[in-house]
Amino acid sequence: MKKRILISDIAKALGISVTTVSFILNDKAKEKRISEALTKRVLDYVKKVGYKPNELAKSLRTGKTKILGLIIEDISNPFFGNIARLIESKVYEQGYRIIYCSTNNDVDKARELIQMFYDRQVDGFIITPSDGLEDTVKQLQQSNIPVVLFDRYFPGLETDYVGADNFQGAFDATNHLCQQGYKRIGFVSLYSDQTQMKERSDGYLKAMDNNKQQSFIQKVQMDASDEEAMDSLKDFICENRLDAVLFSTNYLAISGLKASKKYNFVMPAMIAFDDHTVFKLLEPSITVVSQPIKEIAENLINILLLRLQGKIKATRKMVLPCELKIRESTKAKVTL
Amino acid sequence: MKKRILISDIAKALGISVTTVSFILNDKAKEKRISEALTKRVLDYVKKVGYKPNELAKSLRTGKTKILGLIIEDISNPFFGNIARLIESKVYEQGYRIIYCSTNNDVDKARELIQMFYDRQVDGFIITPSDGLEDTVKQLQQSNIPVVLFDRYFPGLETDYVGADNFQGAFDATNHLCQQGYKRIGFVSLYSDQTQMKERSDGYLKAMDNNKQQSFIQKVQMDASDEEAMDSLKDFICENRLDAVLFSTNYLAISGLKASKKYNFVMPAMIAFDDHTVFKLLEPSITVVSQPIKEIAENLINILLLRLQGKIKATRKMVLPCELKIRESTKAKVTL
DNA sequence: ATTAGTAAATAAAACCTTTTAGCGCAATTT
DNA sequence: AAATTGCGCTAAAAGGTTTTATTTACTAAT
Repeated sequence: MKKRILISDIAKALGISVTTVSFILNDKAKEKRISEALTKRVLDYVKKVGYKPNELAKSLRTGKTKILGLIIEDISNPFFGNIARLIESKVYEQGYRIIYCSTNNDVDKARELIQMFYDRQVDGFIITPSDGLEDTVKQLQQSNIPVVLFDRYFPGLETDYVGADNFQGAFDATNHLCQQGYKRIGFVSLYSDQTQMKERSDGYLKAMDNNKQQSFIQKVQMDASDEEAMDSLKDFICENRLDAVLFSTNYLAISGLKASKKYNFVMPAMIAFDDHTVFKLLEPSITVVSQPIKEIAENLINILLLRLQGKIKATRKMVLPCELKIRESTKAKVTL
Repeated sequence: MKKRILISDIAKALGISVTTVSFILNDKAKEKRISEALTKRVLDYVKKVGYKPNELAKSLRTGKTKILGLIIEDISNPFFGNIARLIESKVYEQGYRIIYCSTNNDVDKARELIQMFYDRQVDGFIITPSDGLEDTVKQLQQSNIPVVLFDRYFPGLETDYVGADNFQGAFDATNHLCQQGYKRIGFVSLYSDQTQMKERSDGYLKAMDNNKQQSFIQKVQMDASDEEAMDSLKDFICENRLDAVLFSTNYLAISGLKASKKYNFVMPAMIAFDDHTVFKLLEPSITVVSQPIKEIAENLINILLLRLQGKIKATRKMVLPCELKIRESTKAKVTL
């Protein structure tokens, strides 16, 4: 186990100063008018001995860590897991690393995590904010550290944001159900003030209004157990004799499907928000409102990188279209 | 945006030296015989002004970053995603953070990632090693940096390791299929030398031998597209007129299920390695060999933490039992 | 009266970079 | 002749800790 080689070792070996080596290594040779001959000599030597600067010392001096903080709702949910994977590989190419944590929608944990990441001097944040995190995000902004929100945002706060067009997605899905001839269409949501939920709910309501239909809405507690969710969904669907349901998240839809299996009732026509392996495979396969995961990840990173480079001033809000993937669960209703 | 408060600010404010403050903050007050009165005075002041040491400077001086590197096959696969989530919340309690990357089984990417994490001086590694990563892991060991492997290991290398009892899991699963009366039982694996695959294959073969049955084995290319996998699985199952299949990973099983849907053939009795939401919900639900995810995560962290504290010398290999979760896909065969 | 020992605190080195400010010299301008 | 500019490079400061070696001011023992 050899000792790590330092920039001073290089300077000594070549009989020049540390400063010169540093300038050359940081692509400032031209700017600092270092002769080409010396530049080449240094570069060659550095390559030969395989010198790598100490990132910690570098970070301490520059204040930049090249680490981004990813604060996500739940890494084990495929929607977030997939976004995380895409984000990770994108920033990787730019020399950034990701340090992440799941909040499970617990605002206190989120606050603590952000504080810790801040203390570690991450260069920027990507956050799916839980209810009540507005103040913390505001503080970050005031500390001049780049933050991009995704999936949801705070209406009262000017922030960068990337998300799907939840209103239109829910609107289209609901319209599709109406067109297929369903008459008693329910909507399942969460007790939460998060914007994406509000938008989906509004999309559903608007479509129901347009079609002059009565609306049925059931909310589930965010911290409800699987059992509790299943129970309330069973009651909602059966007691209202719904012939179609729009679920506002993939895991709510999965709870619904589990309920139908457990309590042995026939799941009516249904649509889920966010695609999932399970939806493609079930018999019948499930129609979904699919968020453009790849585009969301790309835009998140683009905006964050631009901001890190100080290339944008005004906040950017990107709303990307969803896609309604029509499958077997919403075939036209046969009226008896 | 106020300036960050430093340890020297505290020393100055209290009219004492930086050293004393540092000793007190690092719980060395007793050891260094700092008077209790002063200790309390410093602690109170620190709390009052909310001083937090600069982690970078600390890391630079101590060589410890309190960051662990997690090199995982694919964060968007629920098996790995769940382990990642558990690991993350466990180490969080100990003041460590996780920095992660997915390798997608690409050994070059894995090597590069490990190098980068090493350059960033992570304190330890948790790795699901891809084929060919043996040298790199060996180098890490020689650099005296703690490494714990999981899911698979290298037979020729003494390393800490945590994994499931793949042999027994596959053996039990195969036996179960035999007992249910199936006669043409296939096994689907990957072209890979990874130990977990070999062990599962051995378990299958041993059980087939014990039951005096002919074995059918199909391997899929690791980098095969979904389409290619589906095609070869269809051929394997149909042409051999299999009446049961054991899939060595959850995603192979999912490809099989997709194939049966796409090509419209009846999936025979089946068992998958690693549970997945989809397996519980399908009709019929799928029997699985379930790995003890929670125990794996806990043991990974325990071993890594012990090693970081220098409390263990000998390498530890933990093999944890799998659970065969019997569902509808393997009900007793009805002979015509 | 000197030495030894101890309690309580500290100055300075070490960790390894980046960056500011400037040096010595030759060539050019005033 | 004196002042300015350009060139190629560098000394030293700065970034904020931890830790080693040392100091100071006592008390107790020889």
